[in-house]
Amino acid sequence: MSKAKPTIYDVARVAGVSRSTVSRVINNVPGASPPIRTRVLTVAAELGYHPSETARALATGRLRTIDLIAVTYGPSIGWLGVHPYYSRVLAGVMSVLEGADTQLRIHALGANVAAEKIDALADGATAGAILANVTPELAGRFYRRCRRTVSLVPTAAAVPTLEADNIDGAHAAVAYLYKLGRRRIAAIHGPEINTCAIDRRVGYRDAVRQFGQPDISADGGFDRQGGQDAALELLAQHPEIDAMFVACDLMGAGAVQAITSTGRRVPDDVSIVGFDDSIAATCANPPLTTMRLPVEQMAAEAARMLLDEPPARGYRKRFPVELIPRASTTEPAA
Amino acid sequence: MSKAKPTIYDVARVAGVSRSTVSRVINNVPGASPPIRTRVLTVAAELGYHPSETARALATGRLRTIDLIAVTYGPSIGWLGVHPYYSRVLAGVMSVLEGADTQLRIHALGANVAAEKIDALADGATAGAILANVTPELAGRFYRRCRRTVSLVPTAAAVPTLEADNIDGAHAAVAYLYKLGRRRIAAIHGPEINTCAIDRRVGYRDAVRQFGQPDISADGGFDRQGGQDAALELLAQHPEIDAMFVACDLMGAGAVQAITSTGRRVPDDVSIVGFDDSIAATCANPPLTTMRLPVEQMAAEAARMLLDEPPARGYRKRFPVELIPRASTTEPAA
DNA sequence: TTGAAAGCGCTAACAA
DNA sequence: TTGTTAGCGCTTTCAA
Repeated sequence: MSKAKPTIYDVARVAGVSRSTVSRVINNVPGASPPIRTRVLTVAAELGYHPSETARALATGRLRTIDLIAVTYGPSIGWLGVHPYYSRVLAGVMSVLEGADTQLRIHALGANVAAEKIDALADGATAGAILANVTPELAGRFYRRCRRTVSLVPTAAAVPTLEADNIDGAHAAVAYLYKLGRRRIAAIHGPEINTCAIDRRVGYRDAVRQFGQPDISADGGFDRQGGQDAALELLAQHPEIDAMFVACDLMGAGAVQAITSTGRRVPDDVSIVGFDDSIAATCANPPLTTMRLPVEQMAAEAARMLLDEPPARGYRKRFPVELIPRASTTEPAA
Repeated sequence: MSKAKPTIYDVARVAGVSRSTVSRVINNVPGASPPIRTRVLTVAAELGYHPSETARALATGRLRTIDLIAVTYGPSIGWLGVHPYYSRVLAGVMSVLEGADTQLRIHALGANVAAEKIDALADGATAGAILANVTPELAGRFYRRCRRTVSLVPTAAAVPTLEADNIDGAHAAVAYLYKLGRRRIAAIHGPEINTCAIDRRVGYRDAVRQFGQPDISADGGFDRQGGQDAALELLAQHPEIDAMFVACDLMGAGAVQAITSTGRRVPDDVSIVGFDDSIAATCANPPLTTMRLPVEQMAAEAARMLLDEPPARGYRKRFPVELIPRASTTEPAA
């Protein structure tokens, strides 16, 4: 029994044809008679032949690979394992790649090494790259070396971007709480380094200003513990709070815990609206009303763009954010 | 300005040396004088040269890539985006690959197409494959074509496996509830197709039998909604229940919601122990006491094994499962 | 220490 | 319709 994996040459020899013919059959391109075609296919199956992606890539020049790049701010890449956002991006991308002969490579860069590695990644990209969570500066730098790039968060002007309407979403969340009769609407924000967090902050501020209500803000760092801590602090300093806008569901889940732990009830005493519609929203108790970010759709569309045409410089598409009412807010008066 | 990416040939020409020399310098192998070395390095930097992974892989025969394979049972690969388990596997693998010149490819196979695709994946694997959630049958088939394989769930005898001690963990969870004074300990189990779920079921049954208590079981399908539905049904049919063992935290979060929605209190009326220690456990309210699965560690070790030595046939390593007490159980009497 | 030359497995002109 | 012949960009003997 031969150890080595069969090559196209083996198939050609056994089938008694040339390698080009085998190649034509395997790639399903015209220029091979049906009888030959079936014979080659049979031999290939018998030998257990599978074309080498590597050789194919080298010969054609195009390696069908999409790179998904996430920069993890904070201590470690543990974030990747914790934040539901990445799983959703992954699921969206994979749904498109299923069937396409394209593979997905994942790169999680610690913030400290991101700058030095980003260039090599940009040069190594083939089908293209999806920037899941990269700062504008790094994204711009990446884009300079690799045109086939799509960012999933607001970023540098040149970089093609699919972005959720974070400002509008945050505004809508506050407006919803206001419509429900809430007047002391506090907010827990994400880190300043995150462009989504920045936009949601803007949306919140615009809204409370518009409604003539006070800006009561705290920082939660986009994780559950941060949300819990921030909520406790807010409640201690502003006991009159009757609603919270929380810039991501993970923090929202923490905020719910904080609120109920002080003896207040959700939604009666304090209503909450989160952001993302991640798994954290449905696992919270009561489950969170939230602004749904169509992450899977966005990621899928990004992947599709890369497979087809590289997006134009400065391309922008904005995805609407949808209110998903759940038990953390009272039903609006009918 | 030249559009094409510079090749090793360009560097050689500009530096006035042969391609072999450039190769030696780039790969840092002996056989190049310091002066030449620095010159080549300088030129390479100026040209922005990065070696082609593809060409290198073809020449050396080894492509440094680890394949992570998940079969998603159920309707779609949406599971991947929802279940926190996968993110943790990913984080564990990535932590090892950071630094190693190895890349990670992800494959999510729908259960319907898994059988036909698994062979091609096995043949295409290079550094090796990690089977995140593959049935014993498919895993065995995979292993026959690719020795460099590690499964993260209990599986066919031949396939090298890193497995959590699910049976012991489930037993310990029930024992803990029993020690806390609980006597009517119900269980919500995962799908029969999942070997982890099977083991946890066994552990639960052994434990209740050992304590002389009734087996009160329901199926929850490993998702939140399933956990919620199962819990409601259990409470309706067995109002005397004073504790629940829930085979994953996602279902546990749903169970907490179900229990509190019937007016019962957690942990006073019904105590809960989950499984996994996933993000769902900390987002639940109250947060779940759970049996922690060291998923990241297991995934990291799997990756490390593949990078070093392919594990021996039938290799087994068992990881202990640790109780993490949180607010969904009462504190044990001091 | 350096260079020349032969591949790695495949694709894609070009001939036949 | 089929085969012949160059490469793709790199590594790696083998000579010099």
